[in-house]
Amino acid sequence: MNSAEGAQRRKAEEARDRILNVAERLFASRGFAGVSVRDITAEADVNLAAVNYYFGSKAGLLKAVFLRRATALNRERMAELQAVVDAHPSGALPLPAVLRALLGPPVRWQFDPDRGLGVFIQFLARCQMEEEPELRALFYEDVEHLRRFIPALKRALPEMPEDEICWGLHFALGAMHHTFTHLPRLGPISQGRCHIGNRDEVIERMVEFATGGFEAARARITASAR
Amino acid sequence: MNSAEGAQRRKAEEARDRILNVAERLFASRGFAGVSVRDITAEADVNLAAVNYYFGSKAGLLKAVFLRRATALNRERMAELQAVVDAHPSGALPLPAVLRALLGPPVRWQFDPDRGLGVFIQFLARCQMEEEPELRALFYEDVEHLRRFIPALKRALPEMPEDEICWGLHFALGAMHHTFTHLPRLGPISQGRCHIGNRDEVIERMVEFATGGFEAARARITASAR
DNA sequence: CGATGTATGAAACAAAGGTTTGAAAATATG
DNA sequence: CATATTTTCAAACCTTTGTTTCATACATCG
Repeated sequence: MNSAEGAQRRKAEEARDRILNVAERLFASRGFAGVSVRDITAEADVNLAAVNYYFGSKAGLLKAVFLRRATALNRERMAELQAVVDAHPSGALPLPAVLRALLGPPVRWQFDPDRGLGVFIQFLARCQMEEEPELRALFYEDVEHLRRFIPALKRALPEMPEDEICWGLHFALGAMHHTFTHLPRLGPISQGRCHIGNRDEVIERMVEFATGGFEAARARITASAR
Repeated sequence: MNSAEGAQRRKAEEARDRILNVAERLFASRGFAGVSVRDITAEADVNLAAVNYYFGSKAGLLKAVFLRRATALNRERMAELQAVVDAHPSGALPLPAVLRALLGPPVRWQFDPDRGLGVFIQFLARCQMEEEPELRALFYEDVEHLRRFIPALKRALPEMPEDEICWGLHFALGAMHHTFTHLPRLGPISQGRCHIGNRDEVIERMVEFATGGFEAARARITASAR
């Protein structure tokens, strides 16, 4: 089994990956309960039993779809955040740079040319609403990494209490997720009025909006403190 | 049939409303596909056939849940927006007031003491992701009313192109919806660090964040125009 | 009261759901 | 090549699903 994993292993991974890719896409657009195992196996062109064979159950497949990419996204965010911290060993961090580390990686994934990572981002937005208990547990663990942004934001906004920072973080993530869930059909509101532009334009637009939101809170706080 | 609609009609409406209330709550937390007609009829304490009797089908029930309150929410938003316009017949509109008309009503509903309206707001957040075609159609119609905010925002931010205003509107709505979907379990990120406070505090927080976001874009535009 | 239209009830239906099974096929190992 | 292991397949199983049916109870009205 050690030498030349061979065509067996390779072909298996092909089937496994086909299932994961299809499931990711279908879960993203219809939710967990809205997709049947038969939907998945039909589109992935594998036997009905394959899902249970590889992942134990439909819920196991959901977890696998999540785990396949979640850590990679976290790592990317964290690396970018660390780069900001390293570039400013002392003193205040530049707020836009911190927010870019938060919002940039998901947007870049969303705009991934071969759409593989982009689907995952929309899958993530769906996961936030799913009730499947095991997935919720994974999600909570995963969301832990976002808390590392709080100390960084504190260094960017020294005057602001943690309380306020959490709200801002919340709003910023909301603006981002909402954009992703509506990007495909952007937009019901704007009816084409809303020029999407390229990847980096979107990132900068989001960073700008979030920065402005934080700065407004900062202004209120410093004003009332004086 | 005209005089004294009587106990028959009254009792019928009781059953109908019980179904609507339970369905609203269950759809809000588990989504359309995640709830069975039996789940609903059991909790509403009515016969299984009642859903088809009153609403034709499960999908019909979904539509009914939506329609029951959607127009009322729109009216509230529109009335508040109109009040802002009336108070400033000419010249620039105050941006925070416009955003308060957008964000205030949903937040007030969310904090509705008897939770009836609050559930609907979370139901709405769910609806954005549902694929049920008839509901999508209703949703698009309904979302039309939000476009009336665009001219108002233009009057609040005369320098900004419509393009930019749509993005801001998008981000603001996202921050709001995200907050609602996470309010119950607020927060996985903040772990209790995030003080919710009362209704009006939340509104002001959101309005402040959104205002800041818009102002940041305005600042960029006026700077580059000069 | 008798007739009519409405609401509820229990049961049944067919379709679709997730999962299991056991044999066949394919691949790796010695 | 022979054996062991992994992967595929078709079929079946049992549960749950949305919907329908038809009989019964009920209130309303002539």
